[in-house]
Amino acid sequence: MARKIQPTERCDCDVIHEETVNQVREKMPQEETLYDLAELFKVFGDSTRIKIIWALDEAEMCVCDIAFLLNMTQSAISHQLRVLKQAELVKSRREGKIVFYSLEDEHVKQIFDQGLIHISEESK
Amino acid sequence: MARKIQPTERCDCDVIHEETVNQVREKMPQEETLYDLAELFKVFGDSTRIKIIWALDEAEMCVCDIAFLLNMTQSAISHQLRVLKQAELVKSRREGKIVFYSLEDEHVKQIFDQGLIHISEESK
DNA sequence: CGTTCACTTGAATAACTGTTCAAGTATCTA
DNA sequence: TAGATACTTGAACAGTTATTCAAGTGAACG
Repeated sequence: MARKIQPTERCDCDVIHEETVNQVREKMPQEETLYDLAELFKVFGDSTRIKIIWALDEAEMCVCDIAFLLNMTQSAISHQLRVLKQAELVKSRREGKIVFYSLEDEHVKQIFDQGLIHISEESK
Repeated sequence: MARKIQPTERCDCDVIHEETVNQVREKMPQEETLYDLAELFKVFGDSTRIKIIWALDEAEMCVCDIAFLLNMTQSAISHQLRVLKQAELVKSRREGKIVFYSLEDEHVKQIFDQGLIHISEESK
């Protein structure tokens, strides 16, 4: 039976590659930075939110419009817009009864587009 | 009590913004494309996988090295490497007993970096 | 061969997440 | 003020997912 390797325990392999691992460890960004980065991508990692982001890049829209466009309930859209807003990916402005949403900055589209480039290359 | 709006039903707001919504709908990418894009970002949306990606951008490493670096079990790392491999983000080569992993292409780093730019601007 | 090492895999579990439903708030209009 | 519209919110539910555990490969080596 294979020897069980505890998380903190080093296997022979680690010892062999000690130099490399130590160098990588030193360069490693803060735990929090990588966590935040994962949180950001997590927000992009839902097709409803991806569709909303795509739509808002095309035009500023109200909740009702988005719901109709994506064939979903206002409630579902509203919940997702809240997630997007907390991640500072979208912003909103109220005009009477209607709340208009739009992308927070041009930069959001760049992340989106980088992803698109990857999946288009993948299918080659 | 508020009138319940069914997904397929249009509210007054939709009618008002009919032009905009229709234009956006016409431009909309294929359902599948946006789904695939969400799936890609979903893979980036986990801090363990983000750490692995970051590490592999620094150096080619074996499962054991990554496990030691991130203070996790080989099994957990192996499971995540499988996800990354299926998404075509990493590749592997065997050298005797040891399996080395590395990033699939330089492009993966670009998605990663775009995300980093966003979170560094967020904290301003 | 049998053992060891490096890694993989499947099942189980706990934690998380997206949508729905019902009820709420905010704004406008008659 | 009363009702309608646009949207938000909290709880509940179902589906997903990351890690652990135990058992399994495949390669090297005596």
